[in-house]
Amino acid sequence: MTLGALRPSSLVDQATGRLREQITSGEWPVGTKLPGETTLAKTLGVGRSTVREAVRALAGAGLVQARQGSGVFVVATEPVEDWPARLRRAAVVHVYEVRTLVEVQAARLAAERRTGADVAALHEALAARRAAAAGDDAAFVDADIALHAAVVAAAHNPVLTDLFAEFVPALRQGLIDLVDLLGLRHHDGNPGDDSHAALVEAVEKGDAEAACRTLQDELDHTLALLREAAQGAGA
Amino acid sequence: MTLGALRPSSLVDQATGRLREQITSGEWPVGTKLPGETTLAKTLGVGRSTVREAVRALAGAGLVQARQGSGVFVVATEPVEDWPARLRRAAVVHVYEVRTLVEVQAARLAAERRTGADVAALHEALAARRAAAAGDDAAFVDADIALHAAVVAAAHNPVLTDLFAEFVPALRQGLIDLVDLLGLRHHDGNPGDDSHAALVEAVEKGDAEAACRTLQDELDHTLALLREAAQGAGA
DNA sequence: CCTCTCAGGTTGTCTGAGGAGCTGAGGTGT
DNA sequence: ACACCTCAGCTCCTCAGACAACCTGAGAGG
Repeated sequence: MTLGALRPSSLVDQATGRLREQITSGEWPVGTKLPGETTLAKTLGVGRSTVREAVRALAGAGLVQARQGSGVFVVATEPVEDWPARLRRAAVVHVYEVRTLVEVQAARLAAERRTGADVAALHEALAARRAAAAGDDAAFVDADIALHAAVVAAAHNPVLTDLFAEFVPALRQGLIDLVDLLGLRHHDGNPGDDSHAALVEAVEKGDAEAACRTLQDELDHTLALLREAAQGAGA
Repeated sequence: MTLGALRPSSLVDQATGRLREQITSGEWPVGTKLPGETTLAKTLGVGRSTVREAVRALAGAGLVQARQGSGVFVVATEPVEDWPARLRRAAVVHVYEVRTLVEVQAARLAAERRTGADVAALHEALAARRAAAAGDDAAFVDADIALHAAVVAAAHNPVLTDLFAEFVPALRQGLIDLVDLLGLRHHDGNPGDDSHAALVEAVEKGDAEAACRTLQDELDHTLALLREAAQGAGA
């Protein structure tokens, strides 16, 4: 009395499984053109619509992509890559290094492309960061990240924006730990305010080089602190 | 000349988008029972099979789950962080811009940190790229990407390496389309060989500035070609 | 009160038809 | 010899209709 496992699953699910297996096993590497609908229907022993729905399911999972008139092609062999988990596992220094690298160039684009709305958002974020300087560490870090996110957004590249968003959780935790560990805020209630103001100004004036340099200096400084902290923790 | 992602097309894709929006926007929280297929077909103005395929696509992405006899239910409101799919949807120009930005800085780090093994791998990849210049477009693009991946690997930052790997599929398709579209290889069997050789040499000598500059120039050139292609496709 | 039956609604599957788009072969003109 | 055009054949896309399998809830019967 298996109570439910009698029917393996719907035909569509079975077909999806068969196709997925062909892909993940490496039988059909990336770039492979799948057999046509009618052919698949015959070989799998199901109707055409069933095959179509199975293919749609794989397309939804990001494994294949259909091109009208050409065929269905394999575009990936793994369902999903878990970036958040990977970033969580990675060393903070490595994450921060990549973040620096991405964001400095984003600042350059931002200086070249910022609109009036972007400038307004930047000033608002800068004011918010100053206001949050009086709050707790987490709030201050959030406001800081929001300002940096506004800079990235001003670059007007959705891929870049998404990429930065991906880094935010890991960044947030790392920065909170850092601020807490070094007790930065004890010596200076609003660390980096000058450089952040300079950054906003550079973006506003469209001075790409200054924006780059200012941000690079600031992030390098933080990166150095992170390395020290890592050293200290290791020793 | 599909060239990536400027097609709104496909009724199924549109329907999928409409439904996905309802879910991700919070309009239909987890547990919601979707309207019946016939109802959805009427309200969306499409056939029932189209609705079914759209639902299958969402099921493949893990957003909904269909139960025969009962209905279709929302089981998640976020499509799982799916970078590959996001990159596939994004405009090629945006993807390539971010790639440029990341890789140029990676080249700088590579020049500062490369080991003997890295240099050997670079020379090997360069030779492979030359060998592949005689092959078909896909093989040449693969060899080209492998060389660039070797440069990124020499930066010795795992996050950076993973990030670049994430871009490879989207990059590969975009470059194949570009090479095919412009018929680059017809005029020059091995385009960019000089600059690639210069890049490898700069990394080998530890000249970060030269590595940066060389790579930036090359990628800017390709990016300009992509923009032209996009213009041509748009007009 | 519990159980059984059944009607209505839902998803699952198949088939046939026509439309739209891509690809490669073959012909045509220069 | 080369470039261009045409077109047949293939592919996916969409629809409509039909029937099967299944779940749910209301109502009859015990």
